Amino acid sequence: MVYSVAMNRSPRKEREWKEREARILEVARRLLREHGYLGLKMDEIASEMEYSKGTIYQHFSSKEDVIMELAVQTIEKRLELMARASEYRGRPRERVAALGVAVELFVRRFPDYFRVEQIIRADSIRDKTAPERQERLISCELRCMGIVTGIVRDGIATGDLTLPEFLTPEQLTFGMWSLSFGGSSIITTGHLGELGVEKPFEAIINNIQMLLDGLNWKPLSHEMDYPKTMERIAEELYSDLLADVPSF
Amino acid sequence: MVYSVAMNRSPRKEREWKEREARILEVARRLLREHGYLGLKMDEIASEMEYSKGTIYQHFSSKEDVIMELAVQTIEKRLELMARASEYRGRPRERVAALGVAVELFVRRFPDYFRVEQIIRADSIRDKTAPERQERLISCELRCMGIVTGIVRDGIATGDLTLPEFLTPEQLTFGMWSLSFGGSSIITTGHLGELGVEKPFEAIINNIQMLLDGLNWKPLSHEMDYPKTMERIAEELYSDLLADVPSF
DNA sequence: TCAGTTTTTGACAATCCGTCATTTCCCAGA
DNA sequence: TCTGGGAAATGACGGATTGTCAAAAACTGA
Repeated sequence: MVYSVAMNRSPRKEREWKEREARILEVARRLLREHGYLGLKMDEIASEMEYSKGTIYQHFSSKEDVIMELAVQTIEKRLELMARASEYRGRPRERVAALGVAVELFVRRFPDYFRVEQIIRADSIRDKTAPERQERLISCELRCMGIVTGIVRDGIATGDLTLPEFLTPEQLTFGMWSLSFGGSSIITTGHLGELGVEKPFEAIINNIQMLLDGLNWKPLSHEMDYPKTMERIAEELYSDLLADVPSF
Repeated sequence: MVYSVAMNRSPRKEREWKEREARILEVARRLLREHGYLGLKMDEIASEMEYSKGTIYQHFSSKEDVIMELAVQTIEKRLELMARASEYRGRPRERVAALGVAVELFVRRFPDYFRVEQIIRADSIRDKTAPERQERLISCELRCMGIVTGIVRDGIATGDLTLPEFLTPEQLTFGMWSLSFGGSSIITTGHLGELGVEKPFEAIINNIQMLLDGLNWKPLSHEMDYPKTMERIAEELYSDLLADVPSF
């Protein structure tokens, strides 16, 4: 982005500007999904939009900058789903289950979003992007962590959970995050069938359940029908997304 | 690689060929570490080696092919560390702990190796590489999984572990793999300090311990001093690597 | 209508990948 | 030591893509 901040634009221009930026990202995401990172070309974005390349470069300083903004959108999208989950009324561990639904739904319903997150995390694209975007990304990640850590603390507060002294709430959050992110990564890029892993999404959920059982977070998984709970949560909170997810 | 297979070379030539290939990969890895995926240039590899680019292309068909071979080396290296761990004499869960040591050591001692693995997993580089290399990669991954799954089955066989009907040995392996891979990914590319996560490597280990506790895998974490065990394992099996790992 | 300003454009320089005709090197045999 | 043919190395080149910028077009308010 060259100097959009310093410019004075009429409201109409401003709106058009934002609309175009949205369309750029829309097209970029589709191309990224179809052709991957290496196959994403600025010229192609431009021609698909029927604009010239120079115009794209008024919005974003580089190809990596486009990807970075897509990543910000990604985390914001997930944040939105997680926020819904965190407001579910139930015992803290049920709300963790709701988070599980949110994250799984996110990966399955928006695979191209998730893909962007992986790309960002794999290579040092960050350096080539506007610092303002980097800060937005970190801020989003902070809020994501905050939601989970908040629920963990709730669990502690209500007495359902007592963490051992060697594990902080942040570290437990980090554990669930790792399991979820790592699992999704392996799923979306691997050949898990050949490795003998069936139903990998269920596996992620169940591993998290076992982890929480290990921490003795009440109610334990055998004291409550969590699969049922999660089905209910999915219908209750995310019915708008469910139709588009295969076999959910 | 153009036609190296069909050629008939003298033993000396053959040796030189292999040595050069090793040097290519060595240089490539260093450049990858220093400049990232985008900053890795075939011309630079060539000039650093004091060879011409064409020669590099006699060994590898594309830049992605170089990366792919680095990835194969990566998994082979980890496989080697894991194989050592799997031969540790002790109860199955202790051997899982040994695996934990292996994997953590791997990520910390060879961060650039791990980085390659991430790159491979993030983007569709695979398509542009020699199928023979892809098969070697999958074969290595299979053996890695096999080692872990084998220990899980040992645990079941000895009666230390009884898996719930909703979790197969492969799924548990997948869970630990996810936790470890995801955690390492987030560590090596994130800014975890700002997110309030202290000692992330310990956190990974502890989360896995809680997971195994949740499955009631004997001896439970409070029935045995696993940290001590792991220290012993590190000294016993990996003393050759320990010196180079900061704060281990 | 018109001059001044903003926005858009696409030609262009720069960079890098992968190819291949040419040159250089190697070695066996005379 | 010389020589000829095949193997290996070279680097100029074509093609593709990124990012820039001077010029053209579009817009604005008077």
